[in-house]
Amino acid sequence: MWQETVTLSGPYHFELALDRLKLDPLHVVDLSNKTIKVPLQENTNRTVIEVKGIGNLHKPEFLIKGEGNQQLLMERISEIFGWHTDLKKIHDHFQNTDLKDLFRTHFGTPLVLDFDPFSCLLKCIIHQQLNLNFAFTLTQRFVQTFGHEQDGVWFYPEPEVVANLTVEELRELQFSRRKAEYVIGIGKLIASGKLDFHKMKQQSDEEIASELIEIRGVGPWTVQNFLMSGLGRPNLFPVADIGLQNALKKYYQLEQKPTTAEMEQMKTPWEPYLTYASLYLWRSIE
DNA sequence: AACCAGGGAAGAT
DNA sequence: ATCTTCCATGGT
Repeated sequence: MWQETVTLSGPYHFELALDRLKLDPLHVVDLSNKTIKVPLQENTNRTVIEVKGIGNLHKPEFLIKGEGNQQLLMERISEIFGWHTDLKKIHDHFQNTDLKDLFRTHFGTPLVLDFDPFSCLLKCIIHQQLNLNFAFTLTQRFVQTFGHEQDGVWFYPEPEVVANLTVEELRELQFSRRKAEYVIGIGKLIASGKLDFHKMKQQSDEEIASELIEIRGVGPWTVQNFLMSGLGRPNLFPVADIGLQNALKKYYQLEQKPTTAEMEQMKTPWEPYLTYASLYLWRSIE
């Protein structure tokens, strides 16, 4: 068992990050202790890392405890929590835009990634076209049926397990036939090595998108969400997302939800940090 | 009861 | 290439 502390230059609002993470019933978050347990998985090697906030917005500090390859795991934790991102610079960028007030309200909220790319992709598929409550319920049911529990945290099933599921097994959990087929197909794709997340680190958003969009069940919305929540890319804005449409309608007090063309127009001043615009807009209706 | 939901595939122009 | 319809679930 090792532990270490990390100190960042602010802002970084860990409580707001935990607040959002808590939306997912699979996340083990303790708000009063400012703690989250992070399940990390590499092949069949599973480990749980505990991250505890011991600083504040302007002087962020964390205590991290875990077991295993400390350097490798710390690198991954840092990536997941966006500790390398300059949130002040991003905030300042939006002070010259319409979203000025939105960014003040959510000042210092980081983008926290899904704990691994495969889980992220599965979660995206499961969440398609479902209201958030049921989407989380369905995901939880899936993970607790086919995944593994360790130290009080649930791990998503490995690709090999997903690849060998049947449509009927998933239908029992209230998956639609389509959704079941998509999920199993992606399991097979990863298990067979035809899709490899590791190489994506060196690829551009466009290169990754053109490969992912070929997958059955993966459309533009899923690609954009994966690039954001799976890989932490900073400049994505899923115009097809109902949540974003509703958030914009509310923020600008529109009569109707904006069209995709209108959203394309709105977003230009927010580049190259569209992901943070998306994130804070989602936060505004959560 | 009818319509909506953090979409996408398949079919029809 | 773009537009329309169908898919299937729970929630309101």
